[in-house]
Amino acid sequence: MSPRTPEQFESIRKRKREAILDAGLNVFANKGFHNASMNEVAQLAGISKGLIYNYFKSKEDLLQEIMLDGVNTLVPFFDPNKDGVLTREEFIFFVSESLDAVKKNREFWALYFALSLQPGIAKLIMEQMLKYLMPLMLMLVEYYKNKGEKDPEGLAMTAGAFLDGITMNYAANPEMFPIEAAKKIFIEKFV
Amino acid sequence: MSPRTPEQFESIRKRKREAILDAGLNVFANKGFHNASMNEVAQLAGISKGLIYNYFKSKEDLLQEIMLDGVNTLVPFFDPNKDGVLTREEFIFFVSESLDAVKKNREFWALYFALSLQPGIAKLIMEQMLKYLMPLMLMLVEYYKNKGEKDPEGLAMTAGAFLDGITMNYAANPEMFPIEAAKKIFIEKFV
Amino acid sequence: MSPRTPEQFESIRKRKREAILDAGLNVFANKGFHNASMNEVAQLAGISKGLIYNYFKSKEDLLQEIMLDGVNTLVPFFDPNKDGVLTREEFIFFVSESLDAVKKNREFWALYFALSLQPGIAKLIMEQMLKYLMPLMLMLVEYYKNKGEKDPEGLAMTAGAFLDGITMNYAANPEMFPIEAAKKIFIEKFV
Amino acid sequence: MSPRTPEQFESIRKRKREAILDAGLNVFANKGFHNASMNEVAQLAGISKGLIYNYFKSKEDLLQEIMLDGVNTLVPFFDPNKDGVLTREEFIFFVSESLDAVKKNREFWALYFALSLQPGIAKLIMEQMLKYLMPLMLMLVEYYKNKGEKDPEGLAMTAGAFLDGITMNYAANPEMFPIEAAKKIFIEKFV
DNA sequence: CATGAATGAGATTTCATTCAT
DNA sequence: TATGAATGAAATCTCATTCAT
Repeated sequence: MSPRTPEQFESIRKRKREAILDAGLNVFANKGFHNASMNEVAQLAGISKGLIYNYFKSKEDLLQEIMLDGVNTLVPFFDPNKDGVLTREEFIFFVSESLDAVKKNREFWALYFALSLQPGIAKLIMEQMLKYLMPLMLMLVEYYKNKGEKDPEGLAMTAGAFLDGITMNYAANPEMFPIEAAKKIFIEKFV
Repeated sequence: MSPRTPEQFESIRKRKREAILDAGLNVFANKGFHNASMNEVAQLAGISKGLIYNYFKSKEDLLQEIMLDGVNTLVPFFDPNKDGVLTREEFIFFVSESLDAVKKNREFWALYFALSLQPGIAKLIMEQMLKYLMPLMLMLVEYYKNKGEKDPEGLAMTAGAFLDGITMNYAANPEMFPIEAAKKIFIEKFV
Repeated sequence: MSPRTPEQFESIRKRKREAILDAGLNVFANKGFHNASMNEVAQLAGISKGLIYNYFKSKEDLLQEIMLDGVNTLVPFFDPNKDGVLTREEFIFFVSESLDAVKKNREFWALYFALSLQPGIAKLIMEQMLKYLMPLMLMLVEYYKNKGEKDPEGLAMTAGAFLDGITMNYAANPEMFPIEAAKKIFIEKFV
Repeated sequence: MSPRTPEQFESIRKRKREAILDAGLNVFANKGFHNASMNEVAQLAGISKGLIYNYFKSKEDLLQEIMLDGVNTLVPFFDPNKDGVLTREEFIFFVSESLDAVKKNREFWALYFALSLQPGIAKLIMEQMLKYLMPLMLMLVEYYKNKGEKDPEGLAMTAGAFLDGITMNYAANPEMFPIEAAKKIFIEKFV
């Protein structure tokens, strides 16, 4: 065999890393971080236990990277057009797109909510999520303020809680929960 | 000396059982079931590890009993007046009371949502919760049907998701989340 | 109530002690000494765990006393008429009576053989059994020597092993094993 | 460095597995299954406690495999020439060989008899032993029937008990028990 | 004398992580 | 780079024994 080029190595590493991240997300989301074993992750990723430690420092590190990855895929929705103002259309777009994203990312959200209820495991990630969500929240407050609402802060946080509720219900029960209906209702009542 | 009377034993058992349940709820809710150790539960309850097993068959059994206890304190809200029909006043009463209850039961709800995202641990409890929630959901569907809503089922489930979102946000972050504002908004928009 | 006389106390103690010994034999024989718990013994004896320690120093002590008791019920067979010589009739009597005794003492023998295969637990008892069995064995050697057998020692030990085999098979399987047939055959071939 | 080849892994596993089985047989036979700890087994095998569970599911599983291994080494004696009929020579051969085997397998037999007196632990193995022994027993019944014996079943079971007695005595006391003499006597009187 | 709650030592088992190859 | 055998710490659970009443 001819020796592989550095680029090939790079590409192999990248693919394998991703396989581990995928497997980790799947296993952690469905069994719970502490209840899942690195063995299961390795088996699902189709590699050996030891190799995971070639790519990630520890189980916790793997979790952090999984979450980071998940958060990053959400960035586009978090930051529509940069002008700092949320129009009605942008709000609708954001809600629509981000709830669509939940469908493709069910496992990420199941893991996210589970972790958010048990601080201490992935505090860093939670704080990073907040960094993304806070500007959105502020824009939402502005949005409601402009609409003349009396308690724009309360309304904004409540709308956020509503979206959480929809997301969580769908993540926990994708076959049963009518996410499209929920989306429509949210837009009707909160946009 | 004469031995303790059966009443004394019973009283000891009852108090200690409750102490263990309390400690268990606290530890499981804040650290997560699998991440929490029986040692921690014992220490918080002020007893030895071994004694827990005098009161509960296993860690899972302790969890089941904690959840059962929590569910049982909710029964009054689940079943307002038995006539099978939800009036506007009853709906408001239910929402108001049950969100008030969350404040006194923050830990229970944190645990409940964490478990609901990882079935397989407390499946039985989840099914029992469903048994209570299902009639409520059906009454809610009737309620919306009577109001002439087009998609009463979707609306009912979405309202449920909203309440979940509020509860979960409060459970995860009691100092920050404006639960009273959220309550008012929910009633405004969904009752 | 009038206070009990010392004799009554004595009699109560004796009965209770016996109940514990019986329960212990039953539990130890059927579950194995190390696999049985003092709790089970107490429950079968109809008393509390703590009370056992009023009668016996420890679990091992209880075992020793159980075995001692069992051995003592066998004494009559071990020592027919004291003249140090075993006649044919005495031999037959001994075999017949001691195999009959097995029927009434199945549990003792099950325990005895189990322990004899794992020295270290009840070494003292085993040694005491030997003290009883050794003279018998010597008389048996004499018996065979008088009959003109070439290897009386080997024959005596082999006869002993045969009796052990019969006893053990019956103890392990009282419904299936034809102990009467075995008795007859033993007498035919070894007396 | 290149990783070990599958053959190397297999060889390691095979050797280590056998070491654990050996250590387990030794410890279980001499201390009793319930009295022996996995720690002792690990120490005798020269490995860590945890590693045993890489090779065996549980302590009970280890016992099952030990017994299975032991039973399998006996298969040759259980089934001399397949024609279903036991000749005098075959009988002698069987007795002679199987008692010789006891010498090499003392620990297995000690464990076997101890377990047979406490069913429930290794019921499966006991039943498997029966599967091997039953045909032998039936052939033995035929054998005695052909010799014109009046109670061939009783005689066969008694002969079996005799062999058990010899085996057990030797297993419990290999230095003292005259197994060769016993073998000769058995053949004399039961073949 | 009698109870059973309580302890604490030790057993089995799991699993993240390391390491020889 | 890749494997999986191996470790060791920690978790769950059991139980003989003690002790307050």
